[in-house]
Amino acid sequence: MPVTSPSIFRTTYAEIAAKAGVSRATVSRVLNGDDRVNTERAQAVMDAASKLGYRTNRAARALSTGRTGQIAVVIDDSPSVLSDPFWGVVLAGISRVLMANDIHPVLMVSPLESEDSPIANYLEGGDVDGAIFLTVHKEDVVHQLAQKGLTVVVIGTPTDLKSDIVYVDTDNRAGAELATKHLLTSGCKEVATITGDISAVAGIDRLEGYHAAHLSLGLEVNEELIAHGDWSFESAKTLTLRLLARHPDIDGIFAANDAMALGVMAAVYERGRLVPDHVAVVGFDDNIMAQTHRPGLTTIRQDILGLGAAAAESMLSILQGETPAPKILPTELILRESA
Amino acid sequence: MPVTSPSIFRTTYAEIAAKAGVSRATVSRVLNGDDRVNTERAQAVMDAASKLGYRTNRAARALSTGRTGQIAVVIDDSPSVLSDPFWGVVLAGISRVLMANDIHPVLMVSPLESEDSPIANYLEGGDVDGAIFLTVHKEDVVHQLAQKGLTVVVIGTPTDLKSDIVYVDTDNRAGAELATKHLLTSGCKEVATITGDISAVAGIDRLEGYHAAHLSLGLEVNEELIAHGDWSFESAKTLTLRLLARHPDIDGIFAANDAMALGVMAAVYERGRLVPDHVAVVGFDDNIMAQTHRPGLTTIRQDILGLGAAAAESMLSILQGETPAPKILPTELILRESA
DNA sequence: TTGAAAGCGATACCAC
DNA sequence: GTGGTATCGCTTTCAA
Repeated sequence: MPVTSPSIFRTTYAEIAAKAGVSRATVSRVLNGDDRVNTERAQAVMDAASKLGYRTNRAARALSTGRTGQIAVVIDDSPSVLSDPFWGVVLAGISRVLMANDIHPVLMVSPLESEDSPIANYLEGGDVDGAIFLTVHKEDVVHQLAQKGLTVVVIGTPTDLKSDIVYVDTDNRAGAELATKHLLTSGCKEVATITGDISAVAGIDRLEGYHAAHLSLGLEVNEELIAHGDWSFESAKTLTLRLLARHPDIDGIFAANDAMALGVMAAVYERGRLVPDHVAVVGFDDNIMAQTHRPGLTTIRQDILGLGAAAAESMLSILQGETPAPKILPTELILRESA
Repeated sequence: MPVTSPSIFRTTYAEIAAKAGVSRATVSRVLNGDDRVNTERAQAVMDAASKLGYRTNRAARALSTGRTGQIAVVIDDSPSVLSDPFWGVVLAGISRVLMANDIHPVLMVSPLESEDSPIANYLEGGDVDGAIFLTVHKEDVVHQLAQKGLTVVVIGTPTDLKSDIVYVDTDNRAGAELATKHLLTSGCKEVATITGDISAVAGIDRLEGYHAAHLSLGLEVNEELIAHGDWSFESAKTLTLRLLARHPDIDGIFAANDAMALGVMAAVYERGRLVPDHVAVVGFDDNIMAQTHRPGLTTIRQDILGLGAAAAESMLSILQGETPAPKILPTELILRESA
């Protein structure tokens, strides 16, 4: 299809070379920081380049070097994921690190269902140097891509730890333990939990933290106080209503994320009870909702920006030929009114 | 710097040509849907291509055609912007449309302060076919880029309407009018408003809607009931406390966005008053916070996904050589408990 | 230390 | 209809 041609003006090596009185090869050397070029000529090239407003043509470079200077950032296309403020911040973290290294993130919002989805297809195409996955609904797809030679970094711990996929994650277990301990040591006798999706490692780890807290305090876990949610406000609300009906003596609830914590609070209020007076609530994430809600949500803060940055750094590291270890970022208890 | 070379396997036209017994030119024709190729040979090429798992090399194509098949999506790098769930959804809208047209969004999270910021620099470099701006803190920068030949679409109405920059926006004025009218016609006598940033068109338009509602109902606007916020929870909370102190008879407040509406509610409660019993509150946006807050926030829903999609469509349209008109998307009143 | 020149892979013009 | 080939802009041997 015929289209308007790009009208942005471009300078090429040829022009710089002419102006500086050297060859294109030399221009290339200078502009790529090759030492062994005569200082004066190098200066002449620099001058000419800046005078002509030179900007490198990435397509040409990519064609020549085989590296695109682009990293795909893959995120699942589900409304709940995209409207989660979490991901915007992760993206920012990734972006900052990549941009600082002159690499551009290509966003792929994707169902990524099967291996031959357009995304998987594109990623195999070699038009990016690697891919950072923001959610891992389809871990096998990620594995397959990695096996085909795609450089991959995953945010969130993979289920299959034997695989040598590089990942970064928050210390979910420690965070959850922190949250639960806070409840248990601040007067709560019956602390329930609404878990996240237990098929995800984050869900499992946060549940383990709940157990660990009891254990370390010499307390028994009452399995009946564990309800399995799916990270959503609604699931938590429903489950909490049910929990409170069966166990009216519950006085503390750890929700595995903030959205669910809000659901918990909604349910508590609906039962005519107060937070934190009757039921203390702790969440996980510390997103804006935690701050703007009334009462303020006591929660576990993750370093979300750091998570994105760590993922990007791991990616760069792999591309340099290194083999970075998984990174697990620490968490922090943020005290507000809800517990 | 030495790096590992990309290990993804690539097929080229040469191999397809060999396998299909035709020339590379013919391969190109077939793969680009040129009709005038012998049907059998075309089929042979298709077969060979799929058998060899061919994927087009975008860098090569870009170098040859001058078009990259990439669109930059520029978003301001401020925590408040990035943690706003709004933008994730806009991104999704953009992404869906672009991907459907085999164009990839390159994310640029950017301060974009001055013209020579790395972003502006990159955008001028011609490595994208155009740029969609998600916030317009620096409108002049956008103009300058447009003048240099960059294809630009802006989400949000530009201040300078004389400029012929293509934009898409929500009908802020109508939405605000809807919100204010709802308050005025459901029993409120003294309806205040917390505006957004008045230096932004969205801020102005939503304030105008507030005026328009009064006007159309034959009511006077009391200028003292207008407080100028900055879109943030905190600003709204502070301003509301002040408003309520001076005008205890306020019984309705229209906040120019949801974050501020939550701030308003926080302030109302802090004053020991109830929503909606004493003060009804209406927001604008309908983001998750509106749904998960207690009481649920009555608000104006914008078609956020549609906004992103419209922007992407406008971009595609321009790239086809057309001159799309600005698009203004309708809003909808969502009734919940707060008003 | 420098330049000439051969690619990288796809496109498109020009002949046949 | 089809093939040959120059071309896009940069990188990178290879010689000098």
